[in-house]
Amino acid sequence: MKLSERNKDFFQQVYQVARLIPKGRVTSYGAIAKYLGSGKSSRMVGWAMNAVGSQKEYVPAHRVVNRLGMLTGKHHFSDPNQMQNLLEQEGVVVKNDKIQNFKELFWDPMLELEL
DNA sequence: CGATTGACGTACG
DNA sequence: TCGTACGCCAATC
Repeated sequence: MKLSERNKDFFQQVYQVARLIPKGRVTSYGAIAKYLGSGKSSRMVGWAMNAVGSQKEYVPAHRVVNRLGMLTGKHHFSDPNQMQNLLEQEGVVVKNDKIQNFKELFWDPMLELEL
């Protein structure tokens, strides 16, 4: 089985995957959506991230960016600078709200979690 | 209850 | 190659 409980809500699955992202690595909304089976529902992944505040467990939303590696959702954090700051703490180079070397840092749940 | 929006991505011109 | 349109589905107005 891929995840502990894939019967749960779409949002829960998103959070699950987000927490599985290794330190210093990042992924995209589309990748998560695709992994969950709805490749075109990437918007829902973003929507789920908007609700991370409602979750009990902390979700490293800063490791989730769009497929361009841009920190599009940084503005939704407590502080816009927090997202970049957290990434830099993990060794990710962020420049102009964009992740450098994104291709190498990209963490694909479909590949890493195996399907 | 209908219309609009949204932390995205792909398709098409 | 760049710009625009549409899909996706839930939440908010």
